[in-house]
Amino acid sequence: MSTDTPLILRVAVDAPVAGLFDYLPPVARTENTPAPGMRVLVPFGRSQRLGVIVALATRTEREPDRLKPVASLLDPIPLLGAADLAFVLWAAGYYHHAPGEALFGALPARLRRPLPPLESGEPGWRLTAAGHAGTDSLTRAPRQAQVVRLLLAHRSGLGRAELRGHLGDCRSALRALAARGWIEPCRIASVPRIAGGAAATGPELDVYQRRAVDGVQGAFGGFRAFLLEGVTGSGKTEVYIRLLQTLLAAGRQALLLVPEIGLTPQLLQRLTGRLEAPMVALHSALQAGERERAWRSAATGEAALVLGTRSAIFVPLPRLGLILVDEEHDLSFKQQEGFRYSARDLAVRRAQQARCPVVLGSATPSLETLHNARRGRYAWLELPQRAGGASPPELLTLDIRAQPLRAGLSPVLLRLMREELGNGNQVLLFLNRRGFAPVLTCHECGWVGECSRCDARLTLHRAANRLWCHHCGWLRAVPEVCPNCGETDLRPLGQGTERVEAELRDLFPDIPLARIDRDSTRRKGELERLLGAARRGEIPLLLGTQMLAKGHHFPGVTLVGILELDQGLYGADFRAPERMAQLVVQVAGRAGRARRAGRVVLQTRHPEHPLLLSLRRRGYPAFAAAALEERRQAALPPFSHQALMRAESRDEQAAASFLERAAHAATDLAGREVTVAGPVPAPMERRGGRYHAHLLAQADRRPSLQAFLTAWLVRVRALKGGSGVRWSLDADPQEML
DNA sequence: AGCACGCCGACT
DNA sequence: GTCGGCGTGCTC
Repeated sequence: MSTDTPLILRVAVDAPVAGLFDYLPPVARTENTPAPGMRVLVPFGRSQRLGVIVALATRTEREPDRLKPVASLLDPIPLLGAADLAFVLWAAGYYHHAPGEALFGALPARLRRPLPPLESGEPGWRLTAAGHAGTDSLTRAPRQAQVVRLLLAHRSGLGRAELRGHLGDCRSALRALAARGWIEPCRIASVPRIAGGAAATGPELDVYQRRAVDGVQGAFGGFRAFLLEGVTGSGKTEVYIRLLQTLLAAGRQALLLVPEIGLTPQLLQRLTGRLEAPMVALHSALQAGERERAWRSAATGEAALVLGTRSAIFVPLPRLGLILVDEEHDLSFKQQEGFRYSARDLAVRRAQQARCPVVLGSATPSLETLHNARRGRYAWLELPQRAGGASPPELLTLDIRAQPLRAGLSPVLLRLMREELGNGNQVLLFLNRRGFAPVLTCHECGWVGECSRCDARLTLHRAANRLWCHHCGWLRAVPEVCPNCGETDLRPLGQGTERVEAELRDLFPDIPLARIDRDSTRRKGELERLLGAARRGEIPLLLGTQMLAKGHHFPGVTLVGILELDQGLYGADFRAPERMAQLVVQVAGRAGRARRAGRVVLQTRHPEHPLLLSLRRRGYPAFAAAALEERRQAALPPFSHQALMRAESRDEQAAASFLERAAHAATDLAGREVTVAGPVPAPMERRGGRYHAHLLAQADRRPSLQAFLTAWLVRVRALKGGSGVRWSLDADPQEML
């Protein structure tokens, strides 16, 4: 046998370094044998670091006597299976991120520290043999007797929360019983079994839903990617539920990714009502312990359905049989710092590795996904009907050129609002800018309030009496007089939600109004309270930012106004129109379900913009077709592939000159297939006192871009003289900031 | 990321 | 003469 071959452990160390490190097994013989997927503590430089064993080997590139042994083995059994490891490492390679950081980023935070894994299950209590015998002698301790009676009915024990649920706070009784030796701590299986059963009958599927369900089910057991394009209210969730019912019944696991769990309590409720399977939710609001337990129950296969946000794409799932990505166009699937992965794109790759179907669902699919569907790489499933045959909302553009505006509201919009409010309907206004006004200026000398650390204007927040930089968080009191000339005529220019709110209260003094933005919902529970009241129709007039655009349905809303559409038409980012269209359609979906058809009013100074015209007249699919054609002609994604190298420095020149040298290092590597453009200053060059610059690499084919990046980064890492420069690479960037 | 090594300027 | 600035390189 090969027992005397020296065993080498290939370890991904939790440090921002490319590549793996080789170690010898721990010197002290342990009861557990090192295996891939286990965490280890290793000597690294002059200190110790955590690592994950990625592979076992018998050979090393280094001289074997220069290898150090692992300091200790932290896990008795692997945390990650071979497939999970392979997937995370693939992602680290694709996004050119340090493998150790990618792996530790995929683990629940508690396991990023050198702690032993939590025992599975939540802590609870059960009766001991002595406890079973002594039940009658507790007449003088009624609380203890209650506990004993309850535990008698639950032989396998009860969790803390359940005990509290039945008996209230009974900790002193528990302590007393434990002291008597009648009860002992134990672990309770942490995943609630959800009894669906009788309630599991859902609405009948229409012909499109049926086709979608059949299509995906037909692909169970093998890889296939699907775009599920369903207009708002067409019943995508019902399709998900049917698929999950079949898949979970077959004993497989499923992963459902959503943009933000906080926004989907209804989804959670519907799933628990209809699925008879253990389910866990994974999101940032969980406590560290809860999170680790939820993660573990997925990894052990105990949880059949995992509902999670972006990072849940890395959760180990040994029996994975289906991945669903809801609202696949949503930007929050892309991590915007550090390990810049796209959970949506990785979902497709993971499904491929796990040989299972993946469904990307949206009413407004991203152009990337749509392109894949159009060229047949993804099967295209459409749900064109609204449930109950409700008609889609009507889109109207309002030309606001030369219109007298009151806080950004045109006379026509105000007239329409009066009509709807007069008829007892709800109105929703949307303005993606919080605060009172984006600019404060001196009418005498032209002074403008600017951030000292960013190339940005300070936003006036009048209620707080502050000038606030929305980019770096800098705050200052509003000056009484102009800091430049000393005059007192300081005037706010433009409007944010705070100003529109004030104007609306003036115009509609008798109508209850709610402003919903980050400032007005800072208090915990406030957002839920306002949204609940809005949904029940208690607040006729609603005004809000982006927050209001996602995941909420307001059945009583018959008029939606988008106050400033134009930022989306001529933004610096080539994806601005796509975002604008998605926003319009999503916001429109908030209005007029079932009986009442809704109207959506778009205030614009460019009513004849061709993309806007196609969106208005022929809907999102026509818009997307036109936008894709523009992208094709400009050779922009998805017709090409990009990687963005960002650099930033305190020094005004350092970032750009570093990128200059990075670009130079690319010259003989790029070849004919890859073009490198830049460096150019980032859209807002100075942010938080640092200067930002970009270098953009682009290629028609993904493999040639990848090959280039791999070779290029070796050289860029070797560049010196970049002191004080922080740089990073973003493969498939979504935002050019 | 840390951490030490090294090579230049102003000080008990 | 040395203390310490941070630019540079390395970590199995």
